[in-house]
Amino acid sequence: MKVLDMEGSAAVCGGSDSPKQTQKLKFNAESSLGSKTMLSFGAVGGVKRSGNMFFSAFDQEEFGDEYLDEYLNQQEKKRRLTVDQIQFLERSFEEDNRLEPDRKTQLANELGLQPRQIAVWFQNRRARWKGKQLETDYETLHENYETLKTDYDNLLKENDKLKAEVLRLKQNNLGGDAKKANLQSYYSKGLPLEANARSISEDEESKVSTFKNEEQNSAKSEVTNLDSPMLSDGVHSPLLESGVTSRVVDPNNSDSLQNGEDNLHEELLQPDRVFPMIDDAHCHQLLSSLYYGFPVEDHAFNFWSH
DNA sequence: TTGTGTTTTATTGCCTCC
DNA sequence: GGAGGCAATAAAACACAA
Repeated sequence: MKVLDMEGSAAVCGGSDSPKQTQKLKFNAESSLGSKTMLSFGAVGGVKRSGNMFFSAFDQEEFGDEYLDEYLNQQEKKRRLTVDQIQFLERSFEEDNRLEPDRKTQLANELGLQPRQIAVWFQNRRARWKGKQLETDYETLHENYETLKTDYDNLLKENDKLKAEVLRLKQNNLGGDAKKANLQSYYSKGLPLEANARSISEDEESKVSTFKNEEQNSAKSEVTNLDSPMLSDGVHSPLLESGVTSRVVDPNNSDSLQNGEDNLHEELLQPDRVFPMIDDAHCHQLLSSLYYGFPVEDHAFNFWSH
């Protein structure tokens, strides 16, 4: 059964009794011809529907009644909008993708379409826009995820490298007397390492330099702070306080690290420089702070204690 | 020409808001 | 309860390879 809704568009009714469907079953006096109302679509507003086979055919007088009857009896076909109509609707959609009743009527008049067709077009257009939006949102999120994953993987690699280094140092008896004595010697006297001992790597040296540099600065400004971690000689140690590891691996601090190292080298060359002595326990603390940023007592695996 | 996949137009049913 | 929006879906129109 073919029926017309209030706006004149045809619909095939399956017998639904929903409120909306009930409304669509209301006929006016002119709608009893069904598809004939459709014929009036092209005349609304006087817009020529070029490219529309239906209307271009029936615009011509020479078509006889048999064609009209055939047309009126056939079920309505969908007709695509013209390029001009679509462009017009697209521009309107860009201005506002919502359709106020007045705007709908105006567009319908200008394009020679039924208001219902305008509403349907906007509805479908919003659906397409939403799908596209979901696509772009997904791509953005995916890119962010990939960036974060790369960062995370790099951190894992860095972490593995540090763990391997710790293991290697442990295997080389870093916690043993030779290494500790070596480090203590380096720290307290500023002497070069023994040739038969494993050389302190540049990285380790840099950490020691950072520590030394910060120690020097802190000693000047915070020597009265009794709550801060202290070395045995009473010199404040920001290294033990805040954890040097994060600063050491932070690329943003590379300049300060380099400066610290240069300062230490200059300082070590001073003939009258007096270095504090550290005992065995503080040597442990120093080593643990270099690699973990907190005292050795807090480590999950305290390999120096074995 | 035809089969098939995609796009567009339109309908249906449900929901929310006033 | 009516109006309008949305998701799901139908079906016609279209594109295109074989």
